[in-house]
Amino acid sequence: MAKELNLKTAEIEKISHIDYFNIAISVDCVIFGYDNKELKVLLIKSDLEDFSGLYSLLGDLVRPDEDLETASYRVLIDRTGMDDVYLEQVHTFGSIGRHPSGRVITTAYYSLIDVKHHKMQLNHNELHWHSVKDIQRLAFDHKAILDTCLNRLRQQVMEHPVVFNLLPEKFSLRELQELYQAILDIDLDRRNFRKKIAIKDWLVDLNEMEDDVPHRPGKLYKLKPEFRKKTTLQKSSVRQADAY
Amino acid sequence: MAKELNLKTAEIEKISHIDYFNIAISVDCVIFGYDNKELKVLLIKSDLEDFSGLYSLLGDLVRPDEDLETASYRVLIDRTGMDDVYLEQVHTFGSIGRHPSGRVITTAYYSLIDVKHHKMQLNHNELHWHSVKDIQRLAFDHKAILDTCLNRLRQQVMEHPVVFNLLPEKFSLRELQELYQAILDIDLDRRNFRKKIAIKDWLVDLNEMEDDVPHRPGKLYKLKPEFRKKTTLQKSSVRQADAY
DNA sequence: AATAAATATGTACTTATGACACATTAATTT
DNA sequence: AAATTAATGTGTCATAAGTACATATTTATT
Repeated sequence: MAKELNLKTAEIEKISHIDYFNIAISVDCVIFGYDNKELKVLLIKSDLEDFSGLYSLLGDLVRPDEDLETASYRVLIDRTGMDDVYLEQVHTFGSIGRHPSGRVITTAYYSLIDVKHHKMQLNHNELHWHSVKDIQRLAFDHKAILDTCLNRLRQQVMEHPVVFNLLPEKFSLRELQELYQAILDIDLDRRNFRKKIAIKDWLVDLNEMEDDVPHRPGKLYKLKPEFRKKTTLQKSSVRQADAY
Repeated sequence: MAKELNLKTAEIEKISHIDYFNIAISVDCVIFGYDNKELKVLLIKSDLEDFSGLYSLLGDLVRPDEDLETASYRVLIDRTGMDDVYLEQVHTFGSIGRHPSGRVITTAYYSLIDVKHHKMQLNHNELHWHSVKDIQRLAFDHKAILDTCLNRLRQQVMEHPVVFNLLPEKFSLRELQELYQAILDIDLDRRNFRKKIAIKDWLVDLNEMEDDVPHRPGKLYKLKPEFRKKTTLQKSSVRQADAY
């Protein structure tokens, strides 16, 4: 290895034009959704020969003139047509051999979107929701990325009011509990779950009832506005997607 | 922005030789130490004109043929002469304007080392330990990186047996408590602290006593070997440092 | 031998967690 | 219209964890 590589960050000058340091950087989004009492993730069929038949996460190269978060937000908008989504950086994967076409380091984000609320036209033929539980293999190291993001989501879930981004604005406590159960892949006691949620004081009782259930309807709640947290991005900083 | 940038990751071919995608990748290490009842961090005086007089974290560019973790491990070995250290990835910082010399995305790691155990020859004149509490400003966005890593360390501390990497192998409960207090920047009740540590069942009573204290000596403990966790790296995968 | 300073330990109170059962409501069936 | 079904909604008790707090003991020092 050449001596001149051994620089401090501070010594780099106009590094972005030195050809030698050519590592590509991408973002990959683990886009979680919730439907039919199952946690879903949005995947695309890999068209890379090495991974024929396998699905992969949605990602793109980071452009030289956009922030990391902007890049992942752009991927989201491109692929789902949705803005105003929850987005959180999780981990950066940089193994040498992780991409067959060359050196690509990728920063993984997970995002939570309400599958039903926006009528999401999926901007690609091969874009589909998959049940997280059923996923065995993915292209590249994307299974590891998915697992890491799922673990992070599970960590967050009982501590922070994030999962509400997977639900419509109004929801019943049953729906909320089913969502927790889907994410954590465990059964929860109804009474203890309600107690826990009540203590957190995240919810407003809307004094409305469900009207689309074939049984006794439950009360509807919504998240208190002060707990709503999506992305820290300004919308204006996200460039509109190029057409596909 | 050129249309051809709008590729899926899967479509990239030999990306590492396309000049256009020139974003540099670095790692920055928040190297924590513990001395004199204070949490310290290893910093270097920035020699970049924009930040004259300011200190910065230790980092380096990632080489095209090394993993991210390998790169940060290399920085550690280069700067401290120590291997077998605890190392954990925290976050990747990729704002456009974060580096004055060009586009550099950096992945931040924190590491924990026992300042006293190895007799660390610091491999640079301008390399010094600083009290974390006293740090007001750093070069680049390094203050934000430090804060993020400190928060992560604080999160980990009560859950996982990581802080033992900051202590010598044998330590008293008083030393351990002082360390927790330094990291969390709060006072802890001695009796409750000991109860909590006892419950975790992390420690082995060595049936030895301190012998260097000017008061009643306390019992010495060490971490149970099964909880020792440093880096997942194989040593052989880390190239030796170039000489300075 | 007395003193000072730290170690070592236990109890009572409060709060959180986990297991568990019954009355109520609304839709559906008879 | 009455009975049935299936869900909602709520409370108690036992156990575990967290918090506040005081006294006896040990060693070094005076």
